[in-house]
Amino acid sequence: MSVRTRFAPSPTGFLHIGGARTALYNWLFAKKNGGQFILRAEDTDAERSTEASLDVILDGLRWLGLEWDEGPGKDGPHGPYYQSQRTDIYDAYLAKLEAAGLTYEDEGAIRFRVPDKDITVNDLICGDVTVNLKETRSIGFDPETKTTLERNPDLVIKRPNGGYIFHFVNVVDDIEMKISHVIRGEDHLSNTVLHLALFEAFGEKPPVFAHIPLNLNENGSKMSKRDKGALIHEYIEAGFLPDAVNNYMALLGWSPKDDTEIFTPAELMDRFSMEGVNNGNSKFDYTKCVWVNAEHLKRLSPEDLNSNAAPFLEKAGISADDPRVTGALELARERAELLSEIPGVIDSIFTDDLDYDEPSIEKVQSISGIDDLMAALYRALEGVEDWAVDEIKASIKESAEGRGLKMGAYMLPCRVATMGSMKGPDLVPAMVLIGKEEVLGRVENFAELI
RNA sequence: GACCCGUUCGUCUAGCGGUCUAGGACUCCGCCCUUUCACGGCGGCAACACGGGUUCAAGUCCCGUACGGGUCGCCA
Repeated sequence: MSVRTRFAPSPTGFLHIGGARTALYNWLFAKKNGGQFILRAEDTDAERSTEASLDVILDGLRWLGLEWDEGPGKDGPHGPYYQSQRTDIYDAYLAKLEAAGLTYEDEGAIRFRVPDKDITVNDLICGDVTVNLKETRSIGFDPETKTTLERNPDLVIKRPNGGYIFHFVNVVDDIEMKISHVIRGEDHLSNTVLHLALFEAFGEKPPVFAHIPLNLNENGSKMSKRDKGALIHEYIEAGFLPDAVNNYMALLGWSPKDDTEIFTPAELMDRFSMEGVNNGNSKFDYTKCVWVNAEHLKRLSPEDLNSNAAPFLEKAGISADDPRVTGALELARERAELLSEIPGVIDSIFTDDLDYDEPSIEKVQSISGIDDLMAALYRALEGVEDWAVDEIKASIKESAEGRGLKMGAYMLPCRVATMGSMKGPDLVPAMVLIGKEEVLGRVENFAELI
């Protein structure tokens, strides 16, 4: 049997990190086993579902690179992939239940008779979980008043307005779409017995279930969209690499069982397995996610670094086509953790109007004999014939030693003069990128300034 | 409240009865490297929720308790 997994988001207008991780696990599992990953829009609640709210989710998945084999925009043999367009199918399945006498009407709604027996979920991660639906569903709970109340245990599967309910369509679609493995959040574990009852009522063999632990926020409660790092579009804007986000999400609830922490998507696919999935919930750690991103940044090929950084450079007014960009990015990647930090590291290379950092100016001014030193520095740089790293260094060193100083004494003033700040990327390579003429201009400018 | 799932450093985790004076990673703190800031290297702080069993031996198995999470909708 071929492996078919699915991600079935409801179009809420947000791709939540938890949902994204569920999608990732499904995608990894399908790809690893040579199967298909199906995307299905669970838009049965017409009031909340709009095209735009689904697009946000699709865009997020595309950004992460979790392309689906069948789904919205990619037709396959089991479509349509919008539940709102599958009413005929649901009607047919409802008819089966009706024919078997397993349903009845209740105030305009249709209910499914829940069997009065123990049902066991053989979960790949949680093990065997047994529940008697009739018993457990007969007692309801009102969270407002914190009181229990008797209630009808039978499941509503169709609303009086004709709309079908999640549990029903979910099961029907999984049957129709030939889903082999249902990988989803543990919050669905309790519902799974209900789904199993439905599969049985349809006379269908249920898929394999794997309920993955939840991601909690820093406070240990369910992540809401207000928590930092909860929404995928935040990662896009903050300058994360999609592969880094996938990497971090994978690590939240799954372990390769060795000390490896940084993975390319291909490596993740290779290493991923259900055995490695943990059974305890995990708290989301934004700081570590940033670290993972920094690691990915360091490993990116120059071309990929360039293309990923491009939007952030453009936003900062730096043309990604500038021939100096590639070199500048090499200087930036070691000290930026996020793509969004890159322009701040290298923009002084590209600017025509350098800003000087006030504390840095003061620091240079406090150096005794700074005027002479600046003049000497200028001459040293001016004398460099071949404007390259080694030559520049050699010239500075020679000049410094001629004055009985170490090269380091020249470097701070030189840095502030050319880059505007004591902090910044590797200086001499940056100077090479800036160009001799511009550097000399900056040094001269700065000498007058102080 | 009922039912279900879970519990190793602050966080993510390794550990599947002896190799655990519990390993790695993030964070934090030192030191080194160094033209700054970083990177990097080295070192440090820090955990088996608790109580009973089982066993020659338990972080590892069992049972309780506590705590956390989830489900209990004509939301998904």
